[in-house]
Amino acid sequence: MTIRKDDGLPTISDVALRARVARSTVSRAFSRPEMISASTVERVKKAATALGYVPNYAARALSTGLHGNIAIIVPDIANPFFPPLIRAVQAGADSEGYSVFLGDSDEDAGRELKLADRFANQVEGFILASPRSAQQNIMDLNKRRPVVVINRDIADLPRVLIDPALGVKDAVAHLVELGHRKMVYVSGPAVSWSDQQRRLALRHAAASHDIRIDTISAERPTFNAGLKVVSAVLRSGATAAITFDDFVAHGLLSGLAEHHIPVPKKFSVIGMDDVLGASTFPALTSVSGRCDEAGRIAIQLLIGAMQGKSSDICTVLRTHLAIRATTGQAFRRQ
Amino acid sequence: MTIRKDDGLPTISDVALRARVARSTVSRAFSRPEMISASTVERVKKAATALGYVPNYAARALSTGLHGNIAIIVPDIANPFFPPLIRAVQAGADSEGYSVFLGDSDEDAGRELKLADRFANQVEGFILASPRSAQQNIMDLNKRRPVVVINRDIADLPRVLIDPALGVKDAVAHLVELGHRKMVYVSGPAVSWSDQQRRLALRHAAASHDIRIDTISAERPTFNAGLKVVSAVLRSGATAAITFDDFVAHGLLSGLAEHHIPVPKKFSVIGMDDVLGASTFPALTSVSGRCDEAGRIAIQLLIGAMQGKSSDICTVLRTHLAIRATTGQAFRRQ
DNA sequence: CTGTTAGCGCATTCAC
DNA sequence: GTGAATGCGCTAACAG
Repeated sequence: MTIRKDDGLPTISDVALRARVARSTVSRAFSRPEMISASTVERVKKAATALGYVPNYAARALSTGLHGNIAIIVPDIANPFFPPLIRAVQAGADSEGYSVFLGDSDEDAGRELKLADRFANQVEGFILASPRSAQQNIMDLNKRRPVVVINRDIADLPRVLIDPALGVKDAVAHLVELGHRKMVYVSGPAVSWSDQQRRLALRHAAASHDIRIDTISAERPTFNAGLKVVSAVLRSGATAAITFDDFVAHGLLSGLAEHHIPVPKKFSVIGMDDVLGASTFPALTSVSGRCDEAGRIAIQLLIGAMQGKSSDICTVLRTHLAIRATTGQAFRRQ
Repeated sequence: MTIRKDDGLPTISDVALRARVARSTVSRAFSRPEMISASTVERVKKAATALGYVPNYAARALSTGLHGNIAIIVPDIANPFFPPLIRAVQAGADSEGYSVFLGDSDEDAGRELKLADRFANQVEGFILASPRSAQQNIMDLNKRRPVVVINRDIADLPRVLIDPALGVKDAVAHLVELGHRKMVYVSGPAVSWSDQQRRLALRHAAASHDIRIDTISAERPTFNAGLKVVSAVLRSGATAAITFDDFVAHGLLSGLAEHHIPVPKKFSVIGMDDVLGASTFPALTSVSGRCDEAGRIAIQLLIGAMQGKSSDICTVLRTHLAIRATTGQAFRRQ
């Protein structure tokens, strides 16, 4: 009848036996030491360490409903935008005693939801970074566990948004100041909230300078997509391009080099997210996103939400333009 | 007396009630459907989906000892070497139905062990990537749960090692062929297994070409460390450098540029890990490491170990030299 | 201050 | 083929 797991880990009963107290006393010695005498606490703790006992969080969770776990789901771990964010989340969670589940949705909404379902009954809350799921599904999830979203503007949910507006405004101003009047935006996936924000910011910035910025669509936000789009960019007659992210910019840079078009002498390029740092050549001017801070704030918001704090906090992070070497005076064709 | 969690999630009892069967029947309908009649299975499943029931893994684990979770611990998520590895692990785990905990030890052995303890009773196994802990501690952990290590050669443990030998050999041969006779190794952290392997491989390669390769120590494996080491590298009289990783190489490249030393005309540089791809200028020749495959294999090994398979499998991954644009004919000083 | 008891959600004997 | 009872490790409520 006995169900044997026998994983070798000592249980609360072992400790109780050794310390000659009831199991509940051991429990209290750990979770509410102030409720029992100091001497008993000490005796229990000594027995515990002697046995190498560590509380079983999964079992504890069964009666308390508190697992001490949270989950973060991202579309692609390998996208350099996310690791610093994940790192910040993990660090914040850790310092509050939470362990973190990591899910990679592989850019797929369905997988995202499946992961969430899988995690749901072992976590206290979720962080969804750039979620691909339908808004309704995310709100449903939020009914079960607190959810914090990053880079998705869902009302009634705590969220942190990296707003490209400021950086984009500076980017356009910077280009205009350098004499550029005709520029293009090389877009990313149209479904992405980020891309929409970037288009919007661009439109505003363009309007305020009384210029037009056309959009050229890169299929995917990758180096190769940037490479492919070169001829379209050149055909547009623009003297500068702003791209969806640094990868597209990098691809564009390479394509330009292949076409023997010197940057920034004859063409200027500005990336976004600033994940390539100064490693491109020429060093890429980029709209800097501070994804690590997004993670830091997200985990704070989640901890707040898990403690029942108010739930419609929207933190927006500003971006700025990191000017490096891919932007220069507009080239005037004869 | 009733302990109420009330997290809204339907339990097996709710399903049983709705399907008008016993709870055990519901359980069987999910875990061993062949034991009960097809019609009952269907009725139960219908009730389950109607209620939105998902089995509670944590509760299941309490009786089976099987959590369906694994943990991966890395020294630094933000180091580009790890995300592809983590991604591969997560994908492999996911396809086998496992969820993954992610721990970041922040390069600290103590934190690594604390994380492992914390995870121990909610996971079936561990993947330790480039672990910093003492060997004994890792072996102790392995007594409790199967452990697979990456880039650490611990006998009796399943492990996957990225062996730089081949790539390094090719790197040295490549440089020798280009006329280089004097080269230096810019090392990384001496405690690191990887650095030791790289030194060793270098020594062998040097011996076979009858040349000497001196070591210059970069404090940390970063861009700045690479930058700082430039004058020491130049003073050495070498015409080429091989570095601990791509970041150091990138720093070195920048430092060289500052000193107006053209690469590869007057100096050649080879990085390692190949995480910067072709984004540097000139595009960095590097010893390519295939960290994603390390992750893929590690999760396979772990799944094997969790199923009680043999436990001293050592997979070594070969590296190769990715020749790009930072290596050229040796410059002869007059 | 501490021991006793019951139950968290589930899988598993054992009967029927 | 299915239902009833028991226990996984732990905490909460209740006595004492």
